[in-house]
Amino acid sequence: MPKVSELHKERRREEILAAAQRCFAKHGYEGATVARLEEESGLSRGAIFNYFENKEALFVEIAGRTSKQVTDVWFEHGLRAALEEIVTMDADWLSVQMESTRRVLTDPKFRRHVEAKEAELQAGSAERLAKLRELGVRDDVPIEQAGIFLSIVLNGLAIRRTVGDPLPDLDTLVELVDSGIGPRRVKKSPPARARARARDGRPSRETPG
Amino acid sequence: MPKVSELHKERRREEILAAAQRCFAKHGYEGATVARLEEESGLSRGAIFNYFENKEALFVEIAGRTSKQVTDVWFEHGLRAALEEIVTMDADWLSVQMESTRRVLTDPKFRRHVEAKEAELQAGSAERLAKLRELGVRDDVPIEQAGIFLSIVLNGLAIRRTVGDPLPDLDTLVELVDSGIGPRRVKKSPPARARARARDGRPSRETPG
Amino acid sequence: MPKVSELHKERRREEILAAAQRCFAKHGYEGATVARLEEESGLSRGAIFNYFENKEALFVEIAGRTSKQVTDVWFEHGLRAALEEIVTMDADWLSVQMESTRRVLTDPKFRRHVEAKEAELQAGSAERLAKLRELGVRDDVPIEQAGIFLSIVLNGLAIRRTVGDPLPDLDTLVELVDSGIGPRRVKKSPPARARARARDGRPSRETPG
Amino acid sequence: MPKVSELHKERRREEILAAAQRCFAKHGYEGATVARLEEESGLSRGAIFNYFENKEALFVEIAGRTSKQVTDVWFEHGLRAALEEIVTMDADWLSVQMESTRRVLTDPKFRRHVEAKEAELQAGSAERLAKLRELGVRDDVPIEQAGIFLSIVLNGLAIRRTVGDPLPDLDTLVELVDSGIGPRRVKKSPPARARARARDGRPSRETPG
DNA sequence: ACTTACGGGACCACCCGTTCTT
DNA sequence: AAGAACGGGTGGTCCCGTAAGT
Repeated sequence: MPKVSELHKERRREEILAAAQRCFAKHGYEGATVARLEEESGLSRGAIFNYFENKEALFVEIAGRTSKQVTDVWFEHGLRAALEEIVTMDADWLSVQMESTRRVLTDPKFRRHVEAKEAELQAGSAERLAKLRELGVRDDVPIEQAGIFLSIVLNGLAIRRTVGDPLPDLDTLVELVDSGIGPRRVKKSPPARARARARDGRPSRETPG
Repeated sequence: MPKVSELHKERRREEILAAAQRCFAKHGYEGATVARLEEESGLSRGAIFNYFENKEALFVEIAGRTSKQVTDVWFEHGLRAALEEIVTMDADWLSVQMESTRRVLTDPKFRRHVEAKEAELQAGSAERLAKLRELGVRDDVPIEQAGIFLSIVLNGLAIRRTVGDPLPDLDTLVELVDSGIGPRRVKKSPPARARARARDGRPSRETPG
Repeated sequence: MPKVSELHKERRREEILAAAQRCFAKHGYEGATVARLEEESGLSRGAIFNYFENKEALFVEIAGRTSKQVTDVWFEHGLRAALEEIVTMDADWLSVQMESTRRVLTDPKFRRHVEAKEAELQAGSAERLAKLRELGVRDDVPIEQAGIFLSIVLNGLAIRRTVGDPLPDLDTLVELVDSGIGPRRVKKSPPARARARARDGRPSRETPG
Repeated sequence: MPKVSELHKERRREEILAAAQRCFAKHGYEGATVARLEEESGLSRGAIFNYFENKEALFVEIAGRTSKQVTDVWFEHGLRAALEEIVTMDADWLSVQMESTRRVLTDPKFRRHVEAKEAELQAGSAERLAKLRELGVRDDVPIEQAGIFLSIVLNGLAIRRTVGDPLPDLDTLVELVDSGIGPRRVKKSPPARARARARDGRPSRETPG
């Protein structure tokens, strides 16, 4: 007979995870000492290590539980939504993602851990590309290249957000991704672009010559 | 009268820096213990700390001496060259850059150090934007937004390179940055022109209706 | 709810302090390495630094908690009692006092620390001098000078004790402090009176022509 | 054929010793790092360790060459002169003496070193006591006790000087040592005391009732 | 004679995880 | 279940002394 309810236990776990996420975001993995985890969570070692085997496990859970989030949004709701997601989402989350990628590079143990998890989550880049084509991507270029380009933009925006640099106006960003940064010379076919914009939920806007 | 020639000293310094760079890239800042720095450089503490006050100073020098490199290339030789730089440059270098940005986020002391250095190196984002306009960026959109967009792409590509994901074809990437991923509606031989543009990184372009 | 009782904690603290005092006395501040503190106390770093922030704090506490002890005895119970205190007290204590004065001289940080503490403990050298006058000190000499003389004797005796030189007979010492070492010119049974005086540390005395 | 004269060598040695003495006085033995010795002397390791085997040897030489100085003055020129010596002598010297006694207590190797040297210098405490009696010390008290008393005063004054506490007026101090701090009740025999004072070179002074 | 690079030992502080207690 | 004491490993830094070189 447990002293506390299952619910309480689950809550504690989440509390700890949330506090740890803030810590990892603020101080980095190594900087997030157990003392700081205690402080941030208001709990003590005994509590923390009761729910998680060690600091590593805590980090793995945090890094893993949200890893695919952005690309999911992208494929389900389009580029605009994905960019919005990045801009509005919890900054801590992004920091932890960055911390995670760094640790993948430097810590072999952690890398193995993540790779195992990745494998099971991957499954189906083919569908993703198909989806991409559906979304109206130009077809004079290999579709994978377009995918890479978009993921580059996503990553780049995420980094920008993480480091605190000024963020772009999303409407403009979508416009640029959509039709490039090359100089405007021709005034034709605004409707087509307008359609594209509308698709991403952007308020219609006119491109002056 | 020093014991060894000035040349030898300079060489040693560079040896140590190179070894440290490899270490920081491989293990991260915290993971690059002094023991590993010794091992990687084949020198002893006494030697290393004869040239650098402490580990921090070693890192700062490495991070600082290359920090502005890519954007410089960008502004001097155009986007294409900058992307090429990212794709072909030493992978360790990119890792250290990433490590550096992470430390800026988490280590307040390091942040202050970097910010101080940035301040003196900044001087003139105005010129940069002017340069950007010269390079033929579309003017129906705020020029800063275009700048942000490009730096997003640069960052995104760097991350991609760092984490080892498959890299895009540069010609195609430039084409996409230049004219967007929106669906093609004009049938005028874009591939040929795209190739030409990609080759010299020139942004001149006609946007079809 | 602490793991152990308050009593246990207090005991541990005292154990550590006692062990540290022995260490500091035996090896000096720098010689009292943490390894030796561990060895002497039978505890580990974890234990020791759980009770004290660092080695410095440990030393400050030891030095501080007994610093005013002798002069207090002096003013409350007279010279004889103070001398007795010095002669009979724990030799380690004296060594630590000496170590402390030395560190005040050489370590600026420690000096500041001590001076701050002194300031709050001082409060009233005037009263002390008044007390001194009460105790029956000769008044043909500035009272401060008498105070200085007595503290010189105290310090000198302490040093003698510390370095292990043969100690004086206290009765005789009191007699000498009281009536000086100048040649006796009066034949009135001074020994008897001297003995009586020495016994209660009373300064009353007749100076024969 | 030496490059430099014997004189030069000797000078260098003395320079180093003087600088080291300042260092040891200012920072203590452990605090006087070789780097500081270099700085203070303006010479480099190579030079210093060319003249002295190691830091220890340097300290031993400094501590040893002046150790008996004060008591010599005392026996040759009397108490007053000895006290004066202490008050006016180089403060660094006193600090080093203190440092030396401390190291005798804590460093077994150093203790052995010093003890060996002491042995050869001791020789003849008997004569010293005889001398003391000659100087006119009261004889109703064991002469050794008087000797101890005086050395206590000497030590105490030295400590006082070392730590920077306000020093006593020497005339008064001699008077107190000579005739004690007990209250004045009798107005007799100033001539006798005056003689004693004169012996120490003190300006004659009257003791009021 | 003197400088400087360098080797390598040691110390304090920190930190993670365990154990004991409540 | 949770809190705190505690063990013990390790990291960066400092520092002494040596040796290579001028």
